[in-house]
Amino acid sequence: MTDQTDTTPLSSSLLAWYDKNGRDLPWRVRGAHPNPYLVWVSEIMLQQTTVQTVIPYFYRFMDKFPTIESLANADIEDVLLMWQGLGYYTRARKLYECAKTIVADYGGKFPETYAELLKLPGIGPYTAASISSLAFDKPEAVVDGNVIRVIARLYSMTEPVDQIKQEIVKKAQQLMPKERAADYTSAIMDLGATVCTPKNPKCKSCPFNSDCCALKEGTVDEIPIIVKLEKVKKSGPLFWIENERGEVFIRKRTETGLLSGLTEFPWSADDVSVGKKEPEFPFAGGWTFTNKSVKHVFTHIQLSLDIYKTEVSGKEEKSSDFKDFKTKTGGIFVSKENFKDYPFSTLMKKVIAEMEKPDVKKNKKSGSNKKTENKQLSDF
DNA sequence: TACACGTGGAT
DNA sequence: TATCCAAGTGT
Repeated sequence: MTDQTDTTPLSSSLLAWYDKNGRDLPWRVRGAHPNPYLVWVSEIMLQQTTVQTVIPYFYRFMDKFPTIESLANADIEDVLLMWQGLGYYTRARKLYECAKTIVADYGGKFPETYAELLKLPGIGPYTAASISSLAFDKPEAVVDGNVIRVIARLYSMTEPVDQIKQEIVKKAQQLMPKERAADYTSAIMDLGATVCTPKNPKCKSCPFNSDCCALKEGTVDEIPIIVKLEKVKKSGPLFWIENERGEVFIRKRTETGLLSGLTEFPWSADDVSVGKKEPEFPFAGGWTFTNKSVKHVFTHIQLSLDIYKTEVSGKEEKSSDFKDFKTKTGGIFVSKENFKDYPFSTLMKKVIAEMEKPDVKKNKKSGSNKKTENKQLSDF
């Protein structure tokens, strides 16, 4: 961490570029004193998430939880409600844990050093460095996707990123100047986000263009090398269960794993390579296929769910078959009007939207009906 | 060390 | 339409 130099020609040209081209964002106004709470919340939201997506969530979150104390004293359910649709829900859980820790163990004041920040829930090497530099102006170099791209190109590093991460971290720290750490951190990320972009980088307006090895060698478009994982395809049934009052059966997912802690309708899915199976209904009843299905793509799974529906009569609701199911899955019936009180994933929002549509007795794959509808609408 | 973990926008 | 990929962390 003592590797950084006084201002180098590279870092001063980057700072000069930032003074002219840097962006003001809701959590970081240039020239204003940073608020560590805003910096922290924004950094967590921005993990693997675009600025454009984060901005409306950030405003809503700050409206609801304006201080770290208000967050620490909240219910986790309300935190998840604010996070619904943002993805990577473990972030919300860790954010909440972290707020409680900071209020309880640090008197509500953020620690300022990389080492202390790194101990906190949900704060890894990137976020520890970003809070330390952005909020407290300490010369800790951040290494995120932007910085990896800028540095890998600057030094024409052609090995897969996973293998050269440590080398990149070292070079990032060497570039970090002792002065203006917060501005420098903002600058290198803004550069990656707006100039040294993955596709169609604007090398002509880059402050590093006379030093960039990849530009000299014509390899900018091939760097960095990122090895990606294959998505597994899964499919299965989703069970839409209504009672006599038109309430729908929902349940809460476990605290870990996929969509942890969110609300869902019961569903299951298997790897399609095993072959498509007939659905195993969770209890006996008048199940019908709705002719509806939802598709959703996660980071690592390509999912398709067929929606099956049944209505449980008051008598059936009291049957041991249904009671066993209810005990096993741990859910309740709620009215559709009350869905807003539960955190649903985007996947489940798709299911709700699909079930709100009028029934269509057609083969979805034909697509011809949709075109007809559009035509009729535009004709009016 | 790999892999799990969401989502929406750009191309 | 398919693929990429965005201010990563936890295990």
